[in-house]
Amino acid sequence: MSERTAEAVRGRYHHGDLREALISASTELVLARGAENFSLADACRLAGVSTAAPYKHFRDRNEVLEIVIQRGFTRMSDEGDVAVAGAGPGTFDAMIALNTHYVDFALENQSLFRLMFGQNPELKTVEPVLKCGQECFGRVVAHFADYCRAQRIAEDPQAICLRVWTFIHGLACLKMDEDYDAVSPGLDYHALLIDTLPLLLKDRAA
Amino acid sequence: MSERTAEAVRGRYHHGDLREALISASTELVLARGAENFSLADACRLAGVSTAAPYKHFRDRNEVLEIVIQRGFTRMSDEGDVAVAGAGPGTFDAMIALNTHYVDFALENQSLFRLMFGQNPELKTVEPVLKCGQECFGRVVAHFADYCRAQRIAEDPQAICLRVWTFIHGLACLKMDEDYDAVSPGLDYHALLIDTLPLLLKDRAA
DNA sequence: CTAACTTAGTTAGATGCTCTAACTTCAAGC
DNA sequence: GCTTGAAGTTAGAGCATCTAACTAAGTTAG
Repeated sequence: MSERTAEAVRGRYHHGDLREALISASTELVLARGAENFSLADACRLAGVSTAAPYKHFRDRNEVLEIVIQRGFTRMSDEGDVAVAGAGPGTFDAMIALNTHYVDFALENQSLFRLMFGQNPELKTVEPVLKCGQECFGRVVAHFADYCRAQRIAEDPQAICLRVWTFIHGLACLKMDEDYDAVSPGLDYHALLIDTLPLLLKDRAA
Repeated sequence: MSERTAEAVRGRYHHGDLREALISASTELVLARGAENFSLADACRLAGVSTAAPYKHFRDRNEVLEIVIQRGFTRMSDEGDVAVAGAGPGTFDAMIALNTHYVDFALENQSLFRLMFGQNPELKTVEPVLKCGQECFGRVVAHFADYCRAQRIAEDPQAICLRVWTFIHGLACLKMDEDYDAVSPGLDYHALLIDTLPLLLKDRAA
């Protein structure tokens, strides 16, 4: 079953794993052309099936996008963990690495990031997506907790995390949406991150 | 010409001011149901014309949305000026008022705010929208400059403005998109704003 | 004042999307 | 081998954007 490759499947009546094929085709299309230009019909053509086929596997078009969002959150978290591990958990460098990664992820996966946050608010109201976002946040808070413990910072890690997330999310959005470029061309957003992070961590050394 | 009211126009072959009617119908629809559920055909029905009529006044559907965005930026700026004037230009209170207004505007006009920032990136690439956003930013920087002058702060007002905007934009987005609620139910985002603003202004009193 | 032109509507229709209904193929279990 | 159900198919309804061709009404020139 699992050794049936895409090659072997081609030309058959039954696809083999259409569900996964549609999710990955949809992810590719969203990344390439943006969710606002996404059509499930295009994903079907990529997967080589008729435009009615998805409805054997998904409630509707939105369910596909909901799953794309969940995969996006999971991947972002995984990469964030790697970034922290590389910089050394509990260090200031880890905080830089984690937050830099957030911005980098947004810039490298703009259309996906937009979809994950607010582009289509309805998609975020369903339980699995909510849960996925919560889990993602939990993993970030854990890194902040490590930092607070190592640096003997008394303030609640989640409170610090929310303050920093707010800034970094704004940074990612404004850079991604080219609002900085419209208003202050050539702005060094990485420097803005590095300079502001200590203020938000209330780092004494700042 | 201008004394021809909507009443007087009803039933006539020529609408009178279809262009404005479609812009305001579209604005209403965006605010009510979100840009992701907007259809120009609905706006036509609201205005009482055929679905082909808009094409005498606009390039395409996107041009209507571009104008909705521009009006949104202008209104946001106007209201921001009023907020500052009320609190007293140059004061810390004015900074609070201006930034609080930004968040309030986002929350009270969620669908419009989303459209103004990133929901459909293509809409923001055209010249008039870019110019409108720049003008809006310029008016905000002017308020920061007043503050710096009055408080004898040496740092470049635009640099401070960019730092604060970044935070406040993140706050508006995360609150609007219910990301705070998913992750930290009942978070007092207004307190978060008030507490963090001094850190970002590098206010000595903080 | 009227004829010609222009502006701003109309209807009709091409094309494309989502989703449903009804049919068909194929794999698996008994 | 037969039956059954899962996973495809085609056909089509309903709605959207946008174009083309037509028409009504307002404007201007002679």
